[in-house]
Amino acid sequence: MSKIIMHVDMDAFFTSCEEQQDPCLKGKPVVVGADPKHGRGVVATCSYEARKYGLHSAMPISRAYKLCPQATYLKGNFQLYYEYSKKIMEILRACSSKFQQMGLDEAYLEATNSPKKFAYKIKNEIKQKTGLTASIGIGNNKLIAKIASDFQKPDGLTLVPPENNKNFLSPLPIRKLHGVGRKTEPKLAKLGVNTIGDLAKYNQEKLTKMFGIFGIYLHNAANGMGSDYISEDYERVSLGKERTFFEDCTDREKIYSTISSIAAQIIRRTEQKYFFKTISLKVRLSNFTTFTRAKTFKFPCTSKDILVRTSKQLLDEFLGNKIRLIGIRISHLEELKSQRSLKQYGI
DNA sequence: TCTGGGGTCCTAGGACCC
DNA sequence: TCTGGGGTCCTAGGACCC
Repeated sequence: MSKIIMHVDMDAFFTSCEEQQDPCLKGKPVVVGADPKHGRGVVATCSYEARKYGLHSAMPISRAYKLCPQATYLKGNFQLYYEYSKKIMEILRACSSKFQQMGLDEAYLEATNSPKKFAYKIKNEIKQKTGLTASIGIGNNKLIAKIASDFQKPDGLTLVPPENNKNFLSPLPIRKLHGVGRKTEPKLAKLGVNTIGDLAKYNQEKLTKMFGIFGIYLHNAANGMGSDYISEDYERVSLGKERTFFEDCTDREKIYSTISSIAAQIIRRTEQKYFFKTISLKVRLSNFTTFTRAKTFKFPCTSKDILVRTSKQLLDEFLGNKIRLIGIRISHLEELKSQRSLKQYGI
């Protein structure tokens, strides 16, 4: 019995939230991202109006500004987006017993019957309660549902019957497949594989030789096969924070104080709920080369002091270089659930 | 085009243990 | 003594996603 999987994806989420707060922005090019004047950063989201000028997510903000100086540039109000997200996810969670949130503005859920009616009901409810539009894709697995939700954006609804999976995917560019990005696309293009249809026909053994397990995934995906498992509980794997300096930095004291402030924010975010065993430091130099250095302890830690001290040690070999970015991440997390687990660590 | 910040997962080599 | 194989953990780098 095949399942009915639905992917709900909010349209231009950040900028749409901003338009709700300030209706004057509606129908205008709006960009959420870095400050275009001190331009170090990228476009996080832009409105459909801005996309007409060639703007898109992840575009360097300086380039966006050249293409569309008349747009309204906003630095982003994540508290606001979080509030909207909470409302939307509450609606979706109430709709289905199988629900999986993906970031702030997307979710998968399982439908039972009359999926189209169900989808319209969801779209209406979101629109009524938040003023925002969502696009929904429906298929027999997450892969199809996700690509379908993107098919008729914005405010779209696309249902792909399982027997149409291959025909639906076939003309689409390989870039639409989850997992095919900037690097994989040209590798496949070299093989003469440009559309998902090309990929579906391509010899699977050759793909496996080139890409390993990922090759098997690619072949299956291109043939419309994918997971239909909706995982309801999310277990955090790591938690980190990073900061790009306004100008590349060589000043040790300034870097140290940045480390302290990043560490403090990470510790705050653990909410005394997580122990960590591994600390990773990330350093990006002025030429954009990026390094990571990690240290794993035998016992789980919670202390900010250890985080700061270890990060400084890991940073040591890079002092003297022009540093663009510095980041800290904690992993090997153990969730503190009870007093008993405290005792286990002799605390 | 001059490249954010939050993440996850995979790979490969080396250490170490049995 | 110049030498096997399996398993696990750690580190570093990289690709990708939202």
